[in-house]
Amino acid sequence: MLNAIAADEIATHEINAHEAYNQSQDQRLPRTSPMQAESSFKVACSNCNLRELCLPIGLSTDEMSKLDGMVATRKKVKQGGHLFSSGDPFTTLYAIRTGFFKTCVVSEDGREQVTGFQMAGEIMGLDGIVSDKHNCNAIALEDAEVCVMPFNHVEDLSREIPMLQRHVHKIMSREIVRENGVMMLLANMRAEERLAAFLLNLLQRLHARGYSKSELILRMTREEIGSYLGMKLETVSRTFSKFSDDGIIEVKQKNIRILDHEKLKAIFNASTC
Amino acid sequence: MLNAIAADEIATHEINAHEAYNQSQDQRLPRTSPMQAESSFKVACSNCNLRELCLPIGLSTDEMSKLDGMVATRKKVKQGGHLFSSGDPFTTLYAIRTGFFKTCVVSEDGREQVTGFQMAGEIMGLDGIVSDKHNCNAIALEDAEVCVMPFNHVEDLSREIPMLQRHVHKIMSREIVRENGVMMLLANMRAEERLAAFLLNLLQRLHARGYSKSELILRMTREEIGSYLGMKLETVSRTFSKFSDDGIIEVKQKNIRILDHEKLKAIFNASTC
DNA sequence: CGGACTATTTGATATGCATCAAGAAGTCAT
DNA sequence: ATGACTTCTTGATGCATATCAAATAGTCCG
Repeated sequence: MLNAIAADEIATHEINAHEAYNQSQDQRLPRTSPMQAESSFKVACSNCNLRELCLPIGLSTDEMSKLDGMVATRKKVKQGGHLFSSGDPFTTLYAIRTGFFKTCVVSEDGREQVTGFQMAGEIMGLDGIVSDKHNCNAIALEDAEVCVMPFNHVEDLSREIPMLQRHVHKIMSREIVRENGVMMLLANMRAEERLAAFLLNLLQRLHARGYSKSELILRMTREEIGSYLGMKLETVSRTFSKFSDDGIIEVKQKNIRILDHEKLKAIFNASTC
Repeated sequence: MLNAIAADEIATHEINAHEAYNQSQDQRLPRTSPMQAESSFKVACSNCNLRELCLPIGLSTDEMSKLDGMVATRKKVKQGGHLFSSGDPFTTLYAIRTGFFKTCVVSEDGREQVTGFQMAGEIMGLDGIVSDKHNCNAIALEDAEVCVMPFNHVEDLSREIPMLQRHVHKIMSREIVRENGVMMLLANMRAEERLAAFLLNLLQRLHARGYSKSELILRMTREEIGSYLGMKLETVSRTFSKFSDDGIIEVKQKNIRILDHEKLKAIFNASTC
């Protein structure tokens, strides 16, 4: 059940979506295809290299070409920029093409709670449907580009393409199940378990996008990790140090290398200590 | 933003849904309409007294009669019984007609996390869509009756009735936003704030169903409240006692009377102390 | 009605993490 | 490159809540 946290049921594990997470930096990470100069040609869903992760999953080529019309435009967001903010009118969903986001809610008294981190192929904006306005902030943690999908279009097409309808439902359901897992994490786990769960989840999702299982670059600060995991940045830092001392990971600032994947899993599973 | 916890945007506040929460016990609570011997006549969506809270919201009478066919059967669940369990194949959604449920996930090592409490008019089972099997347990906290809505039918009808499609989307989005609020609560709030938020949320939802704003009966144990709020049952008990000492509420076992609604709200909002 | 159970309350003590603090490392802009 | 800033690390201390324990109240069932 708790796998809900670390597993993000995505079937395909070897796809070309490399520019998604890292745009230029980490050449160290495996890169199995040459980087293309994107935006140099019109990118449609039907030839997007994220199509197996994103909305077009499981559609016929015919249906997919209909989908191309759904993406009204694409939009770039600079690092630190808001894709949308709490209170903004909701009209569209966004699919991440490149870059990395956080979503967060803010209480009246200013406490910020990071509710998730999103990477290429993931859909943002679902929070806005219920009240026709957004209920969280979506902030780019690195320069990013998203596909803008007017929700009206999504709904119209969903009525025509049952497969798409089902997929939209699955995406929303997945988000509900993910949040269930986070609730478990926040309510029941100790700092080490939380951080282990967090790392395993990121690794799993990055792996589904073609990245190494043993290395990752954190796009967020210790404070943002802490907010997501319900702990203070100092505790995040200390826990990283502890994992490092125990030979489980190697920490160089935002670069994390996994030395002992099994031990990490053991910590995640272990209340048995 | 945090209102997401205490507010459950339901427009109508005065409807006849009294048998929903209390079946026979608490005659003390206001009851503005005589109780009818239910099941004595065929109950359809079109004459269900929950129709303003449940799936038919905003539909024309024509559309609503289509909806009637969507509810395949109704199903009774005894107190303590499982409506569905984690791992069960997912085929249908459920709308609660009467009674009160909890949903919970269980980790491998047996830790249980209550992920929500559901009352009349609310929809259960959305967690199952993503993987075609349920990802949590749904357990009746009192004898209950639900409408069984095969998800295929829901999807079929959603394609015919845009208003229904939109409503299904809103229900899922509302659940996502609710869980965002719970994450904020678990990660950032102290015990008193959590319990205040919890009580205010229950009161708000019960009020939308025609109940008093100043009295409620807890259908769950201290332990279940604690699980939901990420605290131990002893802490729940102590916090109730503290609220009682402070003259904010009156606690008689599962019966709670709100003496100072404003103070409760102040605690909920207050990090300012 | 009485016995066995479960749920709740309350007290005493322990502990994991927060908080406060200060320095180190890294990043950015001019 | 240099100074200002942000981010991160590490240590010392305190506190909110967990844990352990025991008594009380309530509930179920033969």
